[in-house]
Amino acid sequence: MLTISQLAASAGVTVRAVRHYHAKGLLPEPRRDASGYRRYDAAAVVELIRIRTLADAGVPLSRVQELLSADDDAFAAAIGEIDERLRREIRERREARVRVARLAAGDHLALPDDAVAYLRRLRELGVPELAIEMERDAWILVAAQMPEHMSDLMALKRTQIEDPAVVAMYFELVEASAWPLDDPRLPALVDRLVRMFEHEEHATDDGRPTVELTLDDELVALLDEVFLEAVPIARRLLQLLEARGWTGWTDLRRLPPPDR
Amino acid sequence: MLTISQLAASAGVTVRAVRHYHAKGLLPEPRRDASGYRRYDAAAVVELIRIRTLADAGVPLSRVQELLSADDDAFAAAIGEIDERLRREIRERREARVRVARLAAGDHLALPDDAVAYLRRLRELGVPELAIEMERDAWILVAAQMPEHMSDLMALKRTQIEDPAVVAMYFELVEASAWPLDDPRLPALVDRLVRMFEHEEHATDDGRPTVELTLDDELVALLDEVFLEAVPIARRLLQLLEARGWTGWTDLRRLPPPDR
DNA sequence: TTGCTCCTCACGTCACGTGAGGTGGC
DNA sequence: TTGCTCCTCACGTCACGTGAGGTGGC
Repeated sequence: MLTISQLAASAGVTVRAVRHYHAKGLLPEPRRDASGYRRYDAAAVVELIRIRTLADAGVPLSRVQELLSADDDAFAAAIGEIDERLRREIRERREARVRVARLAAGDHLALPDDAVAYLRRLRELGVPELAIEMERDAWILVAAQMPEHMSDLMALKRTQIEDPAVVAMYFELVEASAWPLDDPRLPALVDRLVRMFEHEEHATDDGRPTVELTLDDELVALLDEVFLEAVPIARRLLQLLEARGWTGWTDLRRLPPPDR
Repeated sequence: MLTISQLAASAGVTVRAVRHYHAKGLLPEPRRDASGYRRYDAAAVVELIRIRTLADAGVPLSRVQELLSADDDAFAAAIGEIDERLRREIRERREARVRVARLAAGDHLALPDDAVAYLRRLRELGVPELAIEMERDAWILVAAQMPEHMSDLMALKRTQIEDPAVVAMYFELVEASAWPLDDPRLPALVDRLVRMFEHEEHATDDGRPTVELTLDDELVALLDEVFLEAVPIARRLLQLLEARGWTGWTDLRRLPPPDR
């Protein structure tokens, strides 16, 4: 009664797809006419539409084959799974729309929102763009390696950055980061840093609130490493600090025990 | 700074996918460490997340490559297309959910709603299940070959089926459809049919409203063919009708000009 | 020493798409 | 005769998955 193209059209599929279903054994081969053409009856239309309805719902053809011969209970259970997956795919696409829109808006998808807020605060405080870029790259690396720590770290950093003493030290370091390794101003800077550290120690003794957080060794090592790689002068700075009785880069500000 | 698995994790992809992007030239090969391992910086994280954001939105990798090097205008235009496609895919999945649910409910996806309603009405009128199945298969074939005519045809059929004279004739035919080709009751049935046709002619002359619709020749041929294939006795019936001065199967009821 | 990560081929998968080369009905 | 549909191989596509066989750091 129907030719292969009429059958295909009835389910909105290509002729090739129908032949594919024959080859896979999903749709039985119909009888042929005198010219060797396939001729289909109404049952083939119903079957093809069943196949397409499932395939359009993203069911793999191997699964479709199972389902076509499944009993009603097994079929109903499978329908539940299929519907769940469709809902998930819809959700994923909704999320993809949001992410693509954020990409187009130039948002930093490589950083969590609180890290983006932290960088924006640095910009407000007048930190030079070059330093912000270095910070950004450093935090991208931390986020990549230890995403589970980012939330705590950003809370810490955002509090620290509101402390004028910390900000002052930060600006000194930002300025110095562009210096050559043998810059004559370096020893004086290190002296000022040491005095700041000692002042902070006394402030802590006075009971003034300080931000403190216990960071595990692996995270401390990572933060040190990121700092050392991002700031060319950092390694020389650490040498001079060690000569004055301070060691370690203190994750990104923490005081080490004075080794005197 | 980052190993390949750390980089992959930062974008939620597999290590294999990252290598694939290198092979495709989407993501530049980074430097290697002493062991020949790839080492990535923050820029790689940003790039990989850009790639994944687009790939997750269903953009082919070849297109992603173009977009990564596109200017802002071209990028914005592409984002528009991507968003449109995502919305379409969401719509398609919503429709798939409905169709799968209808499949599970046992609905006849191979027939339009008005055809399903027509078959339900036949069942209400007491037409035997076997005859309904024959009708259903016939209409599935018509829907597959000429879906654009289904709406008009179903409107015609649903009106005809409410005419007692048509229903009476219909029941006679349903009963006869199971008879053997040489059944002795056949000539008497054909006589009754002819008298009905003639009565209908007079009713029409009286100005009684009759349902009429001009059907194109191709559709008439299709409907005849479907009837002849679906009902074994149909061909013999037509021979007997022709002997009594009636020809053609009249799409599915239409009177031919008496050839006398 | 063992387990884990890394490396490079290279073939497999999934659902068809796309010619290649030929035949049949109008 | 021409254009359209049909036929059967059989290779191509897309985005990786999945071993195969081997090396390097803890």
